[in-house]
Amino acid sequence: MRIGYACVNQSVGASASRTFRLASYSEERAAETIASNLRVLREILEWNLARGILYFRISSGTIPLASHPVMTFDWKTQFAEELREIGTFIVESGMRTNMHPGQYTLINSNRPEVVEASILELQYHADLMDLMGLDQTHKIQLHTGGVYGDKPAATDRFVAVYETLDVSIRKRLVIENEERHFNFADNLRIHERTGIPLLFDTFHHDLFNDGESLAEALDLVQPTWEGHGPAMLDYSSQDPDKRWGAHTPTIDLEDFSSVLDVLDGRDVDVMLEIKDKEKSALAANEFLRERAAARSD
DNA sequence: AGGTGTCAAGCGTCC
DNA sequence: GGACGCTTGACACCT
Repeated sequence: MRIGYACVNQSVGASASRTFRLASYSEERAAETIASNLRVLREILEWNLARGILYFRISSGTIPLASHPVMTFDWKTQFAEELREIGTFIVESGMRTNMHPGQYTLINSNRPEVVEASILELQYHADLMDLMGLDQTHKIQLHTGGVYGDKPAATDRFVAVYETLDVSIRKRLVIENEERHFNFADNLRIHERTGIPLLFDTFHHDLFNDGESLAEALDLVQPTWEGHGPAMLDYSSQDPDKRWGAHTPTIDLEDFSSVLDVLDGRDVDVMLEIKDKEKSALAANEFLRERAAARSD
């Protein structure tokens, strides 16, 4: 089991997702920012490897404004070598990565221009991972999308658009259950129609489900990953001081332990969606080591 | 140097 | 019809 964290490392003292305003775009500005982001990305990955963290979510902001029409700078050619080197490092280190486009990426929108922009955004994500030379076990995770008052119709639109996507996107795309609109059971129906693997979010499943236990859901998740590597899980827990659904500021090891009990013997990689990032990932790894040691006694 | 308003983009909820 | 949360920082601009 690989433990990971998302996008930001608060220890290395630099960001791998620096950006700039649309108004200040220039090819020079883009080149500088991308060069900086890739340097820091490499630094974070090395920091992770040195500490046994082998799963990481690469920021969607690595190439700022990548899918925006303003972006005329040919980053794919200009940074081909750097991207390839980072990808080689990832593969040779036995690491796994994913990416997670944000709330504006909606392939089931009923506005065609939103779908169009979303497809361009997905293509950017796929291109970035392809240029790194990462195989299809490295994923792009997406929430299924909006409901628009009619979930069956929204589901049909998702499936219809999914089937038109370039294979470079389809081989990487996975869908994640969330806490309000498309839950695990909803996504399972989409899997049955498309074969898309199901990225399982344990916290969202707690908050919104059709009555399946964690174990029951995981039994159904696992086979959707055939040929795509170990199942990816997102893990978090409730922040006791914040609104419903808010992610905890730091890992709750008691809660984590109860999830681990269900995960035992399953081939999964676990992404922590927790505010303090690498700090909780280190704590989780340490907890796993102690747990394994206690059992071998 | 430090504070603050704003940033490419959508949807759903609440009022 | 408008503000806000998502998730969150980082930039641009002002003092």
